[in-house]
Amino acid sequence: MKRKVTLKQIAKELDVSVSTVSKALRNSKEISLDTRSKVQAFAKLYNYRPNNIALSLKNKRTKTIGVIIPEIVHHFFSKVISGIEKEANNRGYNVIIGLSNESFDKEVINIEMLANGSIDGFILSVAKETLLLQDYHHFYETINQGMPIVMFDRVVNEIACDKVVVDDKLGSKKAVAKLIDSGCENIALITTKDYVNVGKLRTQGYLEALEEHKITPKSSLIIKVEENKDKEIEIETLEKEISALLDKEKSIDGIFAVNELYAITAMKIAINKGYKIPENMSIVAFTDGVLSKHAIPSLSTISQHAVEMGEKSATMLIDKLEELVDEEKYQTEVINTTLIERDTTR
Amino acid sequence: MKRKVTLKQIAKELDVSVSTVSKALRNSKEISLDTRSKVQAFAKLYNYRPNNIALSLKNKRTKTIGVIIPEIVHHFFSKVISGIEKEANNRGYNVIIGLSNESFDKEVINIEMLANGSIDGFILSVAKETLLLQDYHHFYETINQGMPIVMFDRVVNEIACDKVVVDDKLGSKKAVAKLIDSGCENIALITTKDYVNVGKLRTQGYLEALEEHKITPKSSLIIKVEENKDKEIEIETLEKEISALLDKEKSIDGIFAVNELYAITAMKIAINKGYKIPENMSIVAFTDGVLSKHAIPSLSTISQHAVEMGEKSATMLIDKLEELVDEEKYQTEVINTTLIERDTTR
DNA sequence: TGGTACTACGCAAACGTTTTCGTGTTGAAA
DNA sequence: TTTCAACACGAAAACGTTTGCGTAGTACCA
Repeated sequence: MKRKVTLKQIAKELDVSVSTVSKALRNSKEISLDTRSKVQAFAKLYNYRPNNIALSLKNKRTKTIGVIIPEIVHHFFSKVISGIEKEANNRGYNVIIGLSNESFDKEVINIEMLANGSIDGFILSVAKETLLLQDYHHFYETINQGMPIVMFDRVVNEIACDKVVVDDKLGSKKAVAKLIDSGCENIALITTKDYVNVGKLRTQGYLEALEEHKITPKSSLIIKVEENKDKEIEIETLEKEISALLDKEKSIDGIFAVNELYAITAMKIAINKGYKIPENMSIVAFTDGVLSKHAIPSLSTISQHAVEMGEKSATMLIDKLEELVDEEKYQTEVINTTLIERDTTR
Repeated sequence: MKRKVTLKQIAKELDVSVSTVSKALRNSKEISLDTRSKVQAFAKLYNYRPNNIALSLKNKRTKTIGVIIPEIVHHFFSKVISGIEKEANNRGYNVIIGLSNESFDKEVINIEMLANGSIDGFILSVAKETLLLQDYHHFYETINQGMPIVMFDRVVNEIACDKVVVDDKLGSKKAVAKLIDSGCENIALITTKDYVNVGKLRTQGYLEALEEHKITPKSSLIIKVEENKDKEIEIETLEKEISALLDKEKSIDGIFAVNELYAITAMKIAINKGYKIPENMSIVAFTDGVLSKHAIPSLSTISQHAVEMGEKSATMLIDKLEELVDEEKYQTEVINTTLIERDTTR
């Protein structure tokens, strides 16, 4: 087992100094052609590669991006990561991942672990618990130390940093408009409690779409789901609520859900109750993922272009790191949404 | 914007030497109580944190694990990652991610990028292209340089390293046995071409299960899917094959598919053709994911315990890194599979 | 007063690089 | 023979730590 070879070892072997070796490898004309080729041949033979850690220490930059997301077993987030990774790799950066599991403490710990020199900047999506507690000291500290942050999807407006978001309101309007245009008159909404920012915005979009089409919203058609760490329980509760809603409000002919799972759950219940989809019940979900695509019938959705979000986030961060862009100027990039029409709409 | 504070700055500020500061912070009794508390107070005030990179260079260990997987937008792999991350974080390690996108070249590049000091060891699942080319030089080089590797799921048998695999054959046997026990007599198999190792093993399990139950396998009931970078095309082709199969072999009353997507595709077609599931057509898939859980009807599957695979992989790697285990001894851990009975089986 | 023994600190090396600056050798010009 | 430039290389600092060892200063004892 031959350990990694260093400049020093090469120097000793060839009986020259470390600096000569370094210069020779970088093809400095300060070194004679003779020595240069000798060193380069030797280095190639022993498969010399400069030690990244030493370079990082010297250059005060690691060429590594820290990404902190609430969870990875989630189609949206893994898509974003693949976008980040793609762009980062193209520009010679590595990606190091931390998971907060929606927990404030884990988010703080992860940030602290990475902020001590391991990375050059963060891309992150804020944990729900953090949003609830509204404690953002770890973000402020990080930024204060001169480490740039790009927030995506779940952002904190009051923090001065670059952001990449989806136009939740407009996306929802598109979805609801589609339902109305295809003839739905009583559209139910399945959303989350208001403290989840995206839930709130999507609800607003729903309301605005109705108003623009001269339909007065009825709060009796809206279900606000209480999120639960245990998704099983959350969904079970939701099932009961949907079932009750459909029993009570017989006129419902359309459902807009703020995520795939809620939509699928609703669809399952509607089918059980004998509704024909999309003939007398249309469904659209926010967030496009595998579930929607492969559901039977396949679900019409609002796609958030997650990969693009990731790419854009990485671009913004790296541009800032490489000072291609004004350090003090923060931008908020809005990613477009697209309506993907599948089999749950007419 | 206050930059990160270093030992040197603290030393200068308090008019002592760097070593004194370092020792004081580590509470060495070599330093007077007086100085110690002074230094510690100052460090706390300025929120001093040792620079990870400097520590890595000095200690020759980064406390970071490199993970290379074929793709991240994949339920199985993201589950494994969450397992790795959990165990790694518990033991004070970070996780850095590389995606090969099933490409040999990207796999090599990723490994080379990370192997130069950035990480202490690898956890990886081999890209399909690499398996096809059978070019494993990058793995050998890495191991030769003294960097441990743990392979999971898609492993290369001939390489001497730790491995974590699923018992594909046994899992498949369980699935097929379930179908037979519930009364199926003509069970179709949807699998991949044989060069994908897991496809091959799962096919073997299917065959063995049939034989053990005195059923002679019929090759006319087996579809071997040619994988395609473009999943859309792959699935479209598959749809035609399944449709043709069901038209030709009317006696089929059970389907075993080597992954969720194949199973869902088959189910969709069967439903369209008027089969009642599970009354006159049962389906089981290998690999448990969101699709199976939320399909309508929900799909019975063989769960691979992906999180456990990740945890186990991380445990094995870290044990080796921390020399809790013999460096030269390589183990292969086999993770159990479980049959999850849902609504596509009787 | 001289010797001993702590105490409390500083120096310097080391990890692997890159880069600036200094220096010895050569050859040619004066 | 002297002078000077060009050439080819080495020494050392720097990045931020940790740690073994050396050493002032003090106190105590004989």
